[in-house]
Amino acid sequence: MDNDVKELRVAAGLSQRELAEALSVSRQTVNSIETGRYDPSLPLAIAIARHFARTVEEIFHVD
Amino acid sequence: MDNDVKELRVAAGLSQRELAEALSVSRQTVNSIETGRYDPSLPLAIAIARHFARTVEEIFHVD
DNA sequence: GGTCCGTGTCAAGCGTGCTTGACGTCGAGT
DNA sequence: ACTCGACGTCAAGCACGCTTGACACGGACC
Repeated sequence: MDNDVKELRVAAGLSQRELAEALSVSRQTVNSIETGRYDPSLPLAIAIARHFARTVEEIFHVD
Repeated sequence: MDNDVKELRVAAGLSQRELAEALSVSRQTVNSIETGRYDPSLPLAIAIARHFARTVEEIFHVD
């Protein structure tokens, strides 16, 4: 599972902290997802997709 | 988070056991997801969506 | 030099996702 | 009455998702 969260966040001009606040999670969670430390939970993945107006499948890719 | 897994599975004429095998998870996992015991992980949610040729968002709904 | 901000990472702790193995119940078929 | 498949559920155990708090580093700006 890799993802395009970092690219989307940077393109939106947001810091990890700002995205974390928008998603109501910690900055470390955003960082961990971006750096591939672990996959988000399903509800968080859906929240991320909604935030960037994409589908889950467009952002998260099974290897 | 509720979901349409049970409806889709029944419509496809599959038992929980058969769906579990198709997804390479245990029968209890399929049952737990259908009965709302917990949400699937992101990779499993994507696998379920693919199996039924739907998007994740079409199957899993945030309350 | 000193002070930010943004990022990467660590540790400890808690709840959840998933496993195997097991048991009870119900309906269908014999 | 018996068996069998399908389903719901429990328990114990392990790995992961997420938290708070902390530390280190680089770049920008004074």
